[in-house]
Amino acid sequence: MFSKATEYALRATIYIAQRSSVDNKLSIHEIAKAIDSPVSFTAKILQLLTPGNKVISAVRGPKGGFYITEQCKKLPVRAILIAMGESEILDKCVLGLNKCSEAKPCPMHSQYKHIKQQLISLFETKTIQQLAEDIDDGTAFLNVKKN
Amino acid sequence: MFSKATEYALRATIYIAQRSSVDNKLSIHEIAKAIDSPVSFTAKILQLLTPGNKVISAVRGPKGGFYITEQCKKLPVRAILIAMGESEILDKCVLGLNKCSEAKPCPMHSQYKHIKQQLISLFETKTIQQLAEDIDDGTAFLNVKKN
DNA sequence: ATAATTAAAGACAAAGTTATCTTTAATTAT
DNA sequence: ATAATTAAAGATAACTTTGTCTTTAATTAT
Ligand code: FES
Ligand code: FES
Repeated sequence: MFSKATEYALRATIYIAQRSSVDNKLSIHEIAKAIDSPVSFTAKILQLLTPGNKVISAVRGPKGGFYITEQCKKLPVRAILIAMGESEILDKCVLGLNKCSEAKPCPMHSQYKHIKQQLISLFETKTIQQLAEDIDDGTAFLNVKKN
Repeated sequence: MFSKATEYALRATIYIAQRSSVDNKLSIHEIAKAIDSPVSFTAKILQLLTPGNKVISAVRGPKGGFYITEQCKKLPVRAILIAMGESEILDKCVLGLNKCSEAKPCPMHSQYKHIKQQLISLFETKTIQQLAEDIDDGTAFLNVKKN
């Protein structure tokens, strides 16, 4: 559904939301290890989420690292998708027409549109914080290690 | 959602189902033009659907081309996905865990699983023929030309 | 001030996907 | 038989995505 880059962005953000605070910032090494992703690549990706503290925040130097504000924890998942430039995935036509639209629909459209609407509302309503809570609970997981 | 290759495979198959018969085979040129796809690439892709007349059928030589049997028209869309090796897209985890599972779910899973189930049943129940009929009707379209 | 630590920035490499082009094989028509 | 027509097969190129490595800049502690 999403690119590797976006998957890492989602997992990293959730992990940061679960574990960090302004006075307990997380290093990129810890984050990458926790979500089982390549360190340097993950660093690159997080750079898309930090400018203007759009989604997460970063400070350089000793005691530096990544954290997320309480405010940003309340952002919907979609904010991450937008920052990753992968928000338009929900405008894509299943059959690859240039746009999924009512005006010139593909033959999957009439059925797919209902499913699409649910996906959109899922990403609109679920917040970063809510996802992090599920990790806290132990009802959900973020790493990928095969057992 | 799908790769370009799979999108072309879906559109091509639907077009073949709509227009071809055993005594009216379609050339790869006509197909590619109709679905607005690169000719040679589309030819490559259709080679994944022809072996054993799995989804579509092809004959070489003059009066040759592509067609689909009445039997194959009744196949679900999923048959195309399987032939394209993109069926496991429905087993993929939204956050990129190695497997979408109840056993070790990601924090999107509990909500996503219902949507996933609808996608699976859409691809399982919709047949190639049904999609082709929507094109016949003029209620749906297969090409991508920007207007 | 200096050294240490951290993310940011940038150059590059590896792998995968998409696309093109040429040659071959099968079939038909003459 | 020969030529013409069509898809199959194969080689290769262009582009994108994923990933690594090195250098730079910011911040902190000494
Ligand atoms: S037009 Fe194809 S999914 Fe909407
Ligand atoms: S485990 Fe992530 S979507 Fe099912």
